[in-house]
Amino acid sequence: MAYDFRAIEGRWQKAWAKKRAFEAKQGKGKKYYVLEMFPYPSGKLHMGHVRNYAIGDATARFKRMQGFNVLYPMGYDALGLPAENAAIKHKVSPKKWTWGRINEMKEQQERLGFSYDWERMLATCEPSYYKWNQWFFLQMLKNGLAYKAKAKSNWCPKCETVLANEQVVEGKCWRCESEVVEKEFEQWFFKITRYAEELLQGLEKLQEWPQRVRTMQKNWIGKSEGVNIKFKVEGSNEEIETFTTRHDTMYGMTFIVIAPEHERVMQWAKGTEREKPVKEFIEKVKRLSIIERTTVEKKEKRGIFLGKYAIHPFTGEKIPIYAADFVLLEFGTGIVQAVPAHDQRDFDFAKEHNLPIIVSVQPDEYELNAEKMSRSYEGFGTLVNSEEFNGLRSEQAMERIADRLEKEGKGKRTVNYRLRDWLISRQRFWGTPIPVIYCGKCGTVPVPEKDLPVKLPEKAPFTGEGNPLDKVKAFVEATCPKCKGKARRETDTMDTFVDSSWYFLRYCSPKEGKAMFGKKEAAYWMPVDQYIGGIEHAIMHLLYARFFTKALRDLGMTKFGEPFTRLLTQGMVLKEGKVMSKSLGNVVDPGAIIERFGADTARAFMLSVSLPTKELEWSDKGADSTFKFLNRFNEFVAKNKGGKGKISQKRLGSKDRLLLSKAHRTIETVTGQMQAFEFNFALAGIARLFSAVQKAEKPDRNVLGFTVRTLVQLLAPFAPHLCEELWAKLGEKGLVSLSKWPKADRKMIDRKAEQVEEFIETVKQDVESIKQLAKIQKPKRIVFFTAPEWKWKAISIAAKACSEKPDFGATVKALMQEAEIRKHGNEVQGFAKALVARVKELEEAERIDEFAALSEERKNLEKEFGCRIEIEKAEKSGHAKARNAFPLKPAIFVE
RNA sequence: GCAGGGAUACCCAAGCGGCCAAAGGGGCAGGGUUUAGGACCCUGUGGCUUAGUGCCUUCGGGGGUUCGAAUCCUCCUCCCUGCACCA
Repeated sequence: MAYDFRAIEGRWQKAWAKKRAFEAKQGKGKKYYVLEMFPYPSGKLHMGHVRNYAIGDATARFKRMQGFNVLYPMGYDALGLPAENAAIKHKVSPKKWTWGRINEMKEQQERLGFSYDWERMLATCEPSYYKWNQWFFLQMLKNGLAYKAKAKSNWCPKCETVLANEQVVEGKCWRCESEVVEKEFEQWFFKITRYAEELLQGLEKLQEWPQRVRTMQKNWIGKSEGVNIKFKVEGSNEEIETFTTRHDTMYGMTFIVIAPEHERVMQWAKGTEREKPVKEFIEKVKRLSIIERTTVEKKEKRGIFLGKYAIHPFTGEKIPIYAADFVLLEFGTGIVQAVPAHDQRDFDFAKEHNLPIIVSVQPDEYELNAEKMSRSYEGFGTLVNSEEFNGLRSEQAMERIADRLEKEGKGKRTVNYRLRDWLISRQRFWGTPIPVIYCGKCGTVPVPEKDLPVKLPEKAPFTGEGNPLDKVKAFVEATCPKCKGKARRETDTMDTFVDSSWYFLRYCSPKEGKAMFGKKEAAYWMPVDQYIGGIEHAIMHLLYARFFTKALRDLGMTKFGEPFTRLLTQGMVLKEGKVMSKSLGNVVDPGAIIERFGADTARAFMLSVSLPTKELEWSDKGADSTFKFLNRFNEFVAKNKGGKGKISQKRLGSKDRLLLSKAHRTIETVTGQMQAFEFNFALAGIARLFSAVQKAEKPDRNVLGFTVRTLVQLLAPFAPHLCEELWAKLGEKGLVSLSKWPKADRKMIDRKAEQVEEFIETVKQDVESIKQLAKIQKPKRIVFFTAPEWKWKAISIAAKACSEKPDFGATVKALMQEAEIRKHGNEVQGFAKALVARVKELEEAERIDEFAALSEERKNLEKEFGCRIEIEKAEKSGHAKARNAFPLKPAIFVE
């Protein structure tokens, strides 16, 4: 009979709410902040969410039971494009739509019984939240960390907005996968590059982050150390500057390449006979989409000679200057010294344009020949053709060459980052208005802090064309805060990643009205001790949040530089090998499983199938077995409450000592596994202990009681509702959710009792295999012969003889010297062979009384095998099988 | 191309120097229990073995280190993930 999970879950959810069981209280003891990446309110929970929250909730509950003051909040990343699209489609306001979805989602989360402190819930679409985005923006503006610039931007034609670099994936919009085009706009930026170095250095300290995420961020920041080198342009006063990380190859340079978009390119060509072809070339490059230009397949290096020569700063030689499409304007100086012998791209280009190749670094293993090279050599080596630097190693040469460049004023050491400033302007409605006013007289004027928030209008025309904000007169028309004249309000809104870059701080004091967050509160709760979310945020969100945290620290708001101490990136939930996603239409609705088996089953099952960090191929096969387990657990606990009396280990029988030992050992391992997020192992361990207590025959009441209470507590983070119910049934006062996590008492762990059990297990298995081999289905009688004393004695002798290496000869010799053993001379040979093989294992094992152990187990064995069981000491038996007896492996006779 | 992660028995998935023919699920087979279905419990699930302590073969493929390798090194093949003409 299935347990009534509906009634139980409803009852305890109410009880938790009524008792405010999960309220986080400022300043009360040791804190622990568990946080899941807050969801975008799409309205429906998917399996990925369930997994995310099941991990987080198990952790929060575990930590709470361990005595931590836990902050475990939930909120909604509620601004963003889908709400606007819904507004266009369904003719509802984004606000109404969003709140509808939030409520749906919250309902489902409540249904699952997560232990959030709902009092702290926030939604980023509330003006009381985004007001602080605006306030923060103004502070950034004051500190030169926000600025407006005309820039080529990634424009998504479908979303009708620009995107940040991080939001363009393989030339496509991260959200809708439309191809991104380049457009030039005036845009607002956050100067994340000012923190490039610190963001990079900080990664070193984030030891409890997955290596993968740290590597991804490192690559994204893309630090490269090198030199900028100045070149005189022949026949003019002009200078150009290149950036290189391989200045050891300076003498191998045979041409210079410049990005086609570089302003110099047209300047040089203008008015010459080259103007037309150069212009055509630039046009051609521009027409290429970002994808075409950066694709791997494209091997061809398009370029054109510009009719100019640069002067090599050391040799004074003339070096032709080309424009080529493989050079990026944004990186370095947009001009590159080309060394075909030591760079593959330069090599390809040289071959296509018949440019010379000069070897300037020789590898150690073989010798390069410029004429015969079929590809470049990019490694380090020894310098050649490099005048005074000949013979130096690349590493040394770089130092010396940089020294000389700097001394002669021809260059300087430089660091370049791939990281670009964060473009935060979005030409969309459902975002935080950027608090800026444009005045014909005063220019760009920030909205005064007292006028915040700049609220989104309640009504706007959602036609699907352009930014609806532009068309709301009441919003656009503004008064200049400075001159009080007529002015125009900025209609761009902020990237929604701004919202998610500090929400974890807001949770510390969600109702704070006078500041972004309470300093005191943040100082207590932050940083987040455990952050849990998907790997897809490895760069964008996690990098932005780190940036915000550092900026806020420099604004004096906090004293820490990293927001998340420990990060767990959960594996994706797959279906048929693919990530579940709405666009693929392969989303599995968790609703069904909750309906059928309840929240406890859904959560416990989710955690039991795989390690949280691993990808998970979804299958609900086995959900019913989790359900069955909970049912059995429920039934058993209800009927076997046991006692609460003091347990004296000494007065217990061996079976009870064993059970007690198992309980304590389970506490120990499960505690460790909870800490390590090995929830599937923890659940398996709990199930094992449960199975042991189920099988125990007439256990001591108090041991039974202890074990059952322990089980209920250990299982509580996974199946909290059922465990509350059982905890109450056991007559415990208070909530199991707030009970004290059990502590293992090592003194109660009885190694010997465990060994006896192991011994019985192997004996049983041996009987099974004999039954099979002898084809005896129903034995009439089974006789065990326990090993004689001399065989036990032989162990230590053999151990000595084999101390260096297993040595059969020496063992036999040593054994024969012992009179007591010599008596059994005819048996020693065969016995010694087996002994040598396992002597180490036996030496470490504790001596147990096999005869007593088997005798005690006799009744059970008789029941199990359905026949008479006899136990004899081998030395007292004349049976032919008796001599097979081995320590811990009694001889067995079946008939 | 670079960086990171993988490849384990029928399937999923642990193990990451000896206690490993390899945890745990699932499936399958046998047995028990049950009025039956179901549910539950037990056992088996690489091969050989003249009844068990043994032997052989096996952890993507080849080579190596070691007394000993699924585990360490090396090369190769394939898969995933991220970045990608970044100078």
